[in-house]
Amino acid sequence: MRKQAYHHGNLREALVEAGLSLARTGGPRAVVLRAVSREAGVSHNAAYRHFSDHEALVATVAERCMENLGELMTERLSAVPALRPAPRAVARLEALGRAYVDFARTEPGWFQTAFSASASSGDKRTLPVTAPAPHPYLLLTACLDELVQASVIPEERRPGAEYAAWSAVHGLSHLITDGPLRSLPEPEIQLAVSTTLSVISRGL
Amino acid sequence: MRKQAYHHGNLREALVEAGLSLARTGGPRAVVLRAVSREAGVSHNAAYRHFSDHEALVATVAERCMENLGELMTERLSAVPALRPAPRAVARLEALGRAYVDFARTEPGWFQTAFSASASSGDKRTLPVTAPAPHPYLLLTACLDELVQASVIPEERRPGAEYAAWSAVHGLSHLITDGPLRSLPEPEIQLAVSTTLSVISRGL
DNA sequence: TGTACATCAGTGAACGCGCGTTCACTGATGTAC
DNA sequence: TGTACATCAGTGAACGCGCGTTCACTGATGTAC
Repeated sequence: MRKQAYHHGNLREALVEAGLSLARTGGPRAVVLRAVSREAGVSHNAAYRHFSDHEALVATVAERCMENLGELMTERLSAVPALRPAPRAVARLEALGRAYVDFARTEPGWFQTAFSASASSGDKRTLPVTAPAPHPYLLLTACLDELVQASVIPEERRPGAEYAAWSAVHGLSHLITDGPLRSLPEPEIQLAVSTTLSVISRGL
Repeated sequence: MRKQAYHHGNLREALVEAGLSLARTGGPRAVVLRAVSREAGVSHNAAYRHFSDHEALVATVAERCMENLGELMTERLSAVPALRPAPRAVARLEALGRAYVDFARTEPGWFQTAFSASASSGDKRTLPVTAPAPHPYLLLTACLDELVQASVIPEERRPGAEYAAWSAVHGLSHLITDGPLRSLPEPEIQLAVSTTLSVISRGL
């Protein structure tokens, strides 16, 4: 921790952190430039020293949300026990799906922010200093490749499989988190999750 | 058409229509009370004669978007040729899925609005004067019941099936319309759509 | 080691904007007699 | 049929709000000599 006085030391990171905190509770719309600066304890135009404008700030926060999702998925993936190739690959795909849904349910604000439209534009002034967590999409495609290699999925069914798997899990997350299924009773939600996951693995 | 002068005649409907027009281009966030009134050619507080507040207006517009989706689905459903029960039920499920995705792609603003969070609250002052188009969810469950009756889906797999089917189609729509897959080239999108639909029907 | 000075990171005040909502109003409509 | 009047649907002005952005500034930092 550097001097707290005039020069903050690491305001950029502090702003992103504040943005994450606001997004966590209020989703992407809560990541307001003035509110973020307020949360970071800094005057509201200091942010312009670190981000070209409001959009760049939000985009950076959104990226971090996506990384958080990737982290949870990676964790869950590595927790899958070492079985023989075929059942292991199946278990890994399911773990990935469950991680996705769990993230959306426990951190709906971050989930929403990660997928808020203007994401992916990013800030031109960012230097990627540490390797970010792998993007969820890459984890999925790798997992599907495993399934092919373990002969669980016939090779001719591999093309497009990532779209189907992602769609199902993403739609489920969206419907029970944000959408019309958001007030379903818990056991019904469990049914929805398990049915969706098994339809995917059977369908592939 | 009544007198255009002072009393509008049917301002409520005109406001909803204006809201739909704005939502079509700009999504739910474009359904701004002042903008809607402007579009309807009326002073911006006239809306309070017909809606208790801004939220009620948006909710009504959102409901209409959902009805529009239901209408397209109904149309497509009735265009499925009369085959023998089993293949017909399968064809109807696919028609339903395609209608959903097509709606999202051709009317992204309406699609987004239909699923914008505060929907379903509705306006307390509304009298349901004409029977609305059947809700998409009902069309789906009916279709799945057909599949069970035609012995395409074993009865023990019926519970929860609607969640899996809806999730996949909804997630696909969201990803290619609003989400990270929004700038996929057209043939890749086609692949995503057909793969997802076939994974669902195979998985069920 | 000491000092002058350029650079940088923050401040405070102000801008213009569009929003939702409320107020007292006014013009049109329709009903009772 | 005519008229008085209550009711209703719209108007226009104003409110307070929080926003993103810009401006000229000032205090701290670090480097050249």
